Amino acid sequence: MITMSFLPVLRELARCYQAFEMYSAIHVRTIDLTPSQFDIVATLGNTPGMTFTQLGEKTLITKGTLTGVVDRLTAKKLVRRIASKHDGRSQIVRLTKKGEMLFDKVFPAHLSYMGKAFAHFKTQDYARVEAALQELRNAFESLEKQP
Amino acid sequence: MITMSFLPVLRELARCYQAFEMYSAIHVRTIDLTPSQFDIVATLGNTPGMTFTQLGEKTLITKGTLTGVVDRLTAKKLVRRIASKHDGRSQIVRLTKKGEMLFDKVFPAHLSYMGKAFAHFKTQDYARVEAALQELRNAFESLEKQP
DNA sequence: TGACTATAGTCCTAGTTGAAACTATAATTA
DNA sequence: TAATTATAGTTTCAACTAGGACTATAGTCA
Repeated sequence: MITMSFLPVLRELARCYQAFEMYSAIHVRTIDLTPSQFDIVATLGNTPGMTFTQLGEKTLITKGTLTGVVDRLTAKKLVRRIASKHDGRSQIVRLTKKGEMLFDKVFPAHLSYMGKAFAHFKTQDYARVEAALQELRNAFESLEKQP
Repeated sequence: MITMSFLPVLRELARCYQAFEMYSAIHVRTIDLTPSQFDIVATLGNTPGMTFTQLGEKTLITKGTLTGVVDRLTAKKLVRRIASKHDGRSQIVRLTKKGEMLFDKVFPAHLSYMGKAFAHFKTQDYARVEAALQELRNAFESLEKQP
């Protein structure tokens, strides 16, 4: 017989993530961006741009998806692709002036909105929750993945 | 100036959830089901079936999505819709014989696969991680949602 | 140098996603 | 009872999703 003691943890992880996504999306929708699009704009803000690979690592969006998201942000004139000087295969994705203006306007508002959820968190609360999440993530990542 | 102390927690939550999804999907793919489809089969296993609404609450899949997922499981002859006797609007989704056989075969294997990730977890580890997740979820859910 | 091998993005596909509009049935209330 | 309101699923839509095949360029090594 298998224990299954971990099932409540997994259920709670899914619910927690879902609650975060829902809460965040309520604000993001008001700026006429999808969560993924906002994620890209937020990641590129205050940077000289980055490659698709770097963007994917930061945002956890896979390359195939990224092409489409960047396409739609390009259509909105919020980002543009610049060919890399060092690597003929690479493209730099960078905020346009319009994208920077949007970032400057919207990112602080989003931080403030998200911060409301943590109003009663103290320094050690952040540390405790973060440690628990790291412990859990480590459980999944530290195995050779054999189905 | 906004603190932003919560950003590492949010990043870690996203990474943790992603790691869980990836790890789980490696096994689920081997049974020729998508993660959502597996979720439905796992939820219906050892039950007399449930309505779309109940299924959606358990699996966190919204009703619009659920219609499509159940359609594809029906095409695979793993579930079927049964009109509710009590409510003319309701449908009961239930595993077929084939669906039950699949459940009996793959669910224990999936539990065993997932359990490997928790090999070194002790009783109090589950409790600690679950409590941290609940605390975090509560932060998002306990607010009136005003963008 | 030439032949592998790896990496960067794009394209393609089947499927999932949430929101909103829609249909049908149920419950409420005037 | 009739009108109103709520609920259960379906449909539609634009977008996201992962995976894998594909093209082009880079790096390696014989």
